[in-house]
Amino acid sequence: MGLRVARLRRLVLERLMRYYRFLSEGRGRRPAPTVTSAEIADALDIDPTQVRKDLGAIGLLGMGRVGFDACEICRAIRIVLGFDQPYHAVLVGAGHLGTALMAYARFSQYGLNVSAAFDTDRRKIGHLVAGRRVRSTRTLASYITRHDIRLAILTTPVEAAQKVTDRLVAAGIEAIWNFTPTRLTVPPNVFVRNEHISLGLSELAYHLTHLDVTRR
Amino acid sequence: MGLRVARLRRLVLERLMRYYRFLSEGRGRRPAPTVTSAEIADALDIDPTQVRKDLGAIGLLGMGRVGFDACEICRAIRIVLGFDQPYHAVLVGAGHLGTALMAYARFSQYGLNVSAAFDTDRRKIGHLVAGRRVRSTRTLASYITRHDIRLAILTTPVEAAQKVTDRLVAAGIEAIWNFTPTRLTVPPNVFVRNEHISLGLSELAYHLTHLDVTRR
DNA sequence: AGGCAATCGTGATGAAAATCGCATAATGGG
DNA sequence: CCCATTATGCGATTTTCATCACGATTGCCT
Repeated sequence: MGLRVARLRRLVLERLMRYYRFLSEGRGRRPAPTVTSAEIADALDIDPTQVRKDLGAIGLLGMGRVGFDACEICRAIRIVLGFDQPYHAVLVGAGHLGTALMAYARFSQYGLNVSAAFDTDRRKIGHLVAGRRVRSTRTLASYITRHDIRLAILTTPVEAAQKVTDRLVAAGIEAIWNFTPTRLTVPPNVFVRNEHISLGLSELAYHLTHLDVTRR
Repeated sequence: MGLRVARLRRLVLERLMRYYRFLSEGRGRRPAPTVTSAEIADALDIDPTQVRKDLGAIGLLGMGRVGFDACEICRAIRIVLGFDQPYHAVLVGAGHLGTALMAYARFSQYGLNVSAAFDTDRRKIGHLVAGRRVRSTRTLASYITRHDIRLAILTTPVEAAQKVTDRLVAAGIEAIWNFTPTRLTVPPNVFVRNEHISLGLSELAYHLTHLDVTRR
């Protein structure tokens, strides 16, 4: 109950995700039903205070010198992040990255069901990719409306990204998980989460070229 | 010349990368050799002041009412981020994601050359993946030392991540691009960049479950 | 039972990042 | 040649995020 959720910020949500993963899989056979903020913090390289603040933000209270009930944390996070209210998604762009994402079965643990894949490549259409039949993007709009699809995973080439996005929006999509290195323009009622992988290269290249041997 | 580089922070580096991509590919046939901070800002959805600060941080000066020299920006960013000093990398874990990354040819534009792939799966070893022969991870250490490999791209399953990391570190790797949802423990002289894709799910799921219709 | 040690909750502090406001400089038109 | 316009540069401010410090609470040990 309770569980006030006052507009959680992105970083908080991401940390909650990490706490959840740690508690549900991460720690080895540690049968303790209770966990301290310090234990989580150590494992995840976060400040213990931060952990307490985050858990407090979703209404969880720890106990005196015992810590938090691990199950209760998991349950609360599942509720807050909505893992127990599964939603359907389509994936557009059945290339290597798209295949990788569909093959990552664990997404269903977090409520995400990828129910179909779409592509424009005739050689792929009709074939199976990661166990799902690839459909033509021409059928995209009707599929979305028919199957109550709320999220689209965008793994097309850059050139096609905005065009596909426009069609997704027109079909009434609610959110887009964008893996293309593009800023998509969408109406304000569509939520976009960008996953710009190649941004990581900037940091890596910078370190490799400048901080050669002299890292602090 | 000049180009003082005083410990640029991660967010600055990532924005520089975005500026670079926008200037080198992004804007359509706009022959203007000069670009204003507002133009960049609009295209990338960033505050114009932020753009000027970032460019100033790498020693670039704009001109009065003209803006910045686009070529000069690109050149400066290439120098700062080290795109012109190529370095070699290996990829460990030739699964779907690994294949996707190797197939993404554009990395070489940013100085990154993936020169070999490794895996433990006997069925993959010896075969070609994205044009590169997959080798046994047993040969990993010797390959790294022999070929002056500085970066490792980690796309193994979670279970193998830390074990592989230890071997990479022992072989003298300088940086790791970690795509596994794990916090790697490494000595302080090894740089790790985490690319935790599934963290995006937290934000997406949260929005889909809570902000159903009522997005501001 | 009573003190000790561990853990929490939270207000205060500090650091980092983003944004604002305005003086300044350069360009182009009249 | 001068002025209005449009950019920049940068100090000041605000906002966000992380950390610290400390009182309060709870279980454990003797």
